[in-house]
Amino acid sequence: MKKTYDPMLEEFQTKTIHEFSKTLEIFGLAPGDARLFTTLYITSSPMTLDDMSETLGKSKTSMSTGIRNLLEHGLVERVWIKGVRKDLYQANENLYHSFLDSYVEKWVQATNSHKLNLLQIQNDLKTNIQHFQKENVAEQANYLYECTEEMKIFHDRIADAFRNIRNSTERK
Amino acid sequence: MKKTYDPMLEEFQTKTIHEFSKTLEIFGLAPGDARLFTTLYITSSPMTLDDMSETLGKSKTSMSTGIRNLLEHGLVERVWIKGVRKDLYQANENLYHSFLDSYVEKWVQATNSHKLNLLQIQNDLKTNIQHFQKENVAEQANYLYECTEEMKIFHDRIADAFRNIRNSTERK
DNA sequence: AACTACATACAGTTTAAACTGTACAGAGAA
DNA sequence: TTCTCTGTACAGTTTAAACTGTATGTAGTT
Repeated sequence: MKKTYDPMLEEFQTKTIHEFSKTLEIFGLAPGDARLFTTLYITSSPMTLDDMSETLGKSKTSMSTGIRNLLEHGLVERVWIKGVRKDLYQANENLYHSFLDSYVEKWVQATNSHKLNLLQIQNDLKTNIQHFQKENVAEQANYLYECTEEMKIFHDRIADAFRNIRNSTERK
Repeated sequence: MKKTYDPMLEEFQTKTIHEFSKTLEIFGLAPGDARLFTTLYITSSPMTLDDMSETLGKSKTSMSTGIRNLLEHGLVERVWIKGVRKDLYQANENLYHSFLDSYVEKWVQATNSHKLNLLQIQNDLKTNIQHFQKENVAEQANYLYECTEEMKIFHDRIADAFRNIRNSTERK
């Protein structure tokens, strides 16, 4: 890696990092993690925790936890270079794939799990219908049930949309 | 509106609110705002700030700011009822539409604006190419340019995906 | 085995967000 | 106009998140 530095180039890099991080934050990535990821992304060679610490001006501990987050999301990978003792990390190859794989998958799973919980609630509501009638709240109970029904539909449509994104990714 | 209350029904309502709020949080809605919205959603009649305050056990001020957020997102609407002095609010009719309209639109706009900024950076990079050569950082500058190019592609694909969601909404 | 270099667990600190109560401005009613 | 009621601005407080420095366990080196 070249060790040459130019203030103007650095300015451009900072701007780029800032700009792209904003996009990643839309996906729910924490601002700090987004900056870390983008930094790795625009750096041509793998970085050590100390490199990142220096570049971002934050503690090594921050880098360690940040990297762990990114690893869990599958956005970053650990790299081995013969003779180098420190851990090396780099951003995953295909930006689009790794990102959508990570987030879309997470969303699909989340919506599914929430939908199952709603189903459970609906079942429990049905089971207790005589209780509600006795307590004279059958009308409200019924309204709640209708609401959960609409929520289920909402989940379905969201899940569909997410799956579409995922599938359109695979045809590449 | 019936004034009858039943602990068990209330339990179910709380559970439902909790569950659906989690889904809304995926979209970046703050946890408090998500709970507020869902509360409005499962309540059959419009609510005043005091109603919400009592139901959620938070201050009226919180409700006021929360409602403003939801209004800005187009998730909630103000309702007039003759003879009632207090402001009344209710969740928007079509859950799916109002939610996607709000968030997908926001995302599309955000990605577009970020992409324009990237274009600007690319232009500036090109303009200063002779400077980079003089400073012996042409290689890094070039690498940065390639990165921004990939970022642009990323933006395009994301924007496509969002537009698909939006369009599939409209055919309904 | 002893030594060195590294990543991370942990506790303490700083920073930012969420929330509350009071106080005020504006709309209606009298 | 005066009085009352309602929403919100603001300042202060509480709560949670982000971050840091030190300490420790572990793996590689001699």
